[in-house]
Amino acid sequence: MGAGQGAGQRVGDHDDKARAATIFDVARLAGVSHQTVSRVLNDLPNVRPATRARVEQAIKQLRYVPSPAARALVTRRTRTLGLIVTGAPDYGPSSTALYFNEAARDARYTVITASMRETDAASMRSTAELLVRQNVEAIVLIAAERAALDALDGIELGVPVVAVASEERGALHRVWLDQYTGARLAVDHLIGLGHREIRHIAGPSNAMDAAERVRGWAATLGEHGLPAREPLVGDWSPGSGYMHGRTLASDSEMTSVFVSNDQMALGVMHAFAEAGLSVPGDVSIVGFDDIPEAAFFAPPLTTLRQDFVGLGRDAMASVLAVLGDDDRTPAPRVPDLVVRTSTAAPSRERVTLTS
Amino acid sequence: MGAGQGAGQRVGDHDDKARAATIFDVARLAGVSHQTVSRVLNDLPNVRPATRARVEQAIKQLRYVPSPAARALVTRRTRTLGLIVTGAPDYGPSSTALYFNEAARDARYTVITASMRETDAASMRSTAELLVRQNVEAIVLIAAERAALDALDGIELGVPVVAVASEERGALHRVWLDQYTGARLAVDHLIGLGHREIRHIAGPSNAMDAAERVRGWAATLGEHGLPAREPLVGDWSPGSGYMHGRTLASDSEMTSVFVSNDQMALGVMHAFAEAGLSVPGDVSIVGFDDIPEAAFFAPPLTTLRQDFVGLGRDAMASVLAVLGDDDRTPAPRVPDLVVRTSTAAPSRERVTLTS
DNA sequence: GGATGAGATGTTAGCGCTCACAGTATGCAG
DNA sequence: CTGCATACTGTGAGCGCTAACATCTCATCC
Repeated sequence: MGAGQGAGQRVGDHDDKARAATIFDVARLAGVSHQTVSRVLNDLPNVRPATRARVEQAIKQLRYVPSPAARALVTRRTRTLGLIVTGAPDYGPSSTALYFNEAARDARYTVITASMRETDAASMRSTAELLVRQNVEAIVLIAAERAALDALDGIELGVPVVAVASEERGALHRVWLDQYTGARLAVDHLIGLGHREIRHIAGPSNAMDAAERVRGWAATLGEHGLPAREPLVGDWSPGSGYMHGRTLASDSEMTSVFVSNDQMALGVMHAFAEAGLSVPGDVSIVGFDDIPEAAFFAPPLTTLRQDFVGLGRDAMASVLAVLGDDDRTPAPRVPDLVVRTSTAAPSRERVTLTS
Repeated sequence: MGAGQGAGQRVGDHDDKARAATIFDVARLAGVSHQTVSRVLNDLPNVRPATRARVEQAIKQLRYVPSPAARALVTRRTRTLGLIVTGAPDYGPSSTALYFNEAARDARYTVITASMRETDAASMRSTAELLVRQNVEAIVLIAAERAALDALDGIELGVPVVAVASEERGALHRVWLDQYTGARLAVDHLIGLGHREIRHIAGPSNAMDAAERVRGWAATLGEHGLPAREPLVGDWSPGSGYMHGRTLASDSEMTSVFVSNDQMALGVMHAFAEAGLSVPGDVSIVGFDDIPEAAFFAPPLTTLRQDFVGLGRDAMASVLAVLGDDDRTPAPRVPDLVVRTSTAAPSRERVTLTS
């Protein structure tokens, strides 16, 4: 009587079936107390097998599923993670996000995703706070731009942040792929083939991966006493690669280009083809990422394969570590050099010109 | 005394700061009842401006944020949506997911994402149930494969499902891009240029988009009295395009190919280049999707641009419509033909051979 | 001046679950 | 057959919030 005017008509009941079963319904059907049902639900000991079976039968019969809201309310744990992915739907971040998502599901965590194209500090913070307000237990940030990282560094969110990023930041945990060594591999490959004039087309200056690749490129050249001419700065897009490719095409000393990603490498190839330069006859090109298309460029692109699958899993492993106060960082994975046909020894005549 | 032994030490307090403020803390500080705070929170009327201000001040001061769990428990509304994305991290689905995510956030909904590579019925169902268990109010499915759609059709989830898919299914709501008309546009373009022998490389037979494109291709050819030779069936990858490209290269009658996506078109181009066929000199090629790389293929690819931004928004609009029992489906968007240089009039000699 | 009523605010009862603790049954020593 | 540990199982409270209703305040009118 006092307990509400009858059955269960209420707001938001746009499906006809009655209110879902609760733990008490299960308890009643199984002839036990709700607490025993809870024990079965949480796999706690001290439940007689026969009782457990009866409860499980009742659960099945009533198609009972526990309410995550009620559970979260009392336990203060949501088993929910926030994922912020910035930038365009590019191959790298998309893959990382996908595999992270799978790894999280395997670990029985739910992921709330926030995709964002803007990475200004205000947007980043309000998005992070939005996630915190959802009581996520940790935030994973997949960000290419330095600004996205900075925006979340220093502010007190109340939950740990795991950044998938190529740079270190004070308060943030981090997983990353070793861009620096990857770039070294690229340059070593070209040097091994006999190239001495190795240009670089970099990613945007606000991209951390791009900076690491520049660093690896410059360091390797330096160690070999080779000139590191000013890198051309692109924006990851094929279009910017094309633009810089046109510039480079008129540089008669250059025999090879290390391009900071495969998409720009495509643009470079296109520019070279237009200019009548043959790849790898006149110029060798190395990309970065190994996107699925790279093997079918004209010619197939030598590039560095990144292990995004592993990266996604590392991110989840790191979350688990942080949440368990078990703070060890997985070692960064090093990209694999995939040699295809866009690289070869420099042509006789260009080498002569240079030396 | 009876009311708990003192302060608030409890499980899961692994951050040093005390338990977060509740509505009661705010009420006490503002000198009102918790109910008044709740009214302010939910923007209900009948609160004196002065009181409202005092409460807002207290909220700010305590950095209070309402608990979504508690709110969900009592209102039975979570403002949460489930998103299932199947398949590889391809450009189309990734973009759609991204823009859907943004649209959802704009509508103040939270999105729980489940990425999955497997689309067998069992996985699909258990994933959908996982989302339902999180009390999502609706599920959005971005699926290329028919199987993914079928797996969710017919089963009673208790929440509406909006499928981003090219085929209709009984119980599912749907948004889609008009693949059929897009394919017609592609073929019309080729016919307009004078091609009479227009081959097709299709996507995998389990892909709904692929089937629609085949349908559009065949219908258009039929209306013009042109032969529709058996399509070659790829798997969306550049590799499969390459394989079929090699086959087609030896077909001396064919003057043009409509390829079901840009990635395969890339493979085809690669095969043609190897075989010494010039594009568009010997053969014209039309792709589908307009991925960012397409403009920089060798040669730049004529293709159909799909409005994934709009599609993502349509998906969210449809969710809102369904949730508000306002069941109107947005009209499907038609892809735009983007003419680049991979298409031209057929060469004299090939035409002659054919006729 | 007291009835009237609208606006503002407070009180109480849950939502469905877990936690802490209080029971009740069972086994076996003494 | 008592005593007491060791299974099991039950009871009550309360997590933080909103819904429903109760109460209180004051201007307005007859």
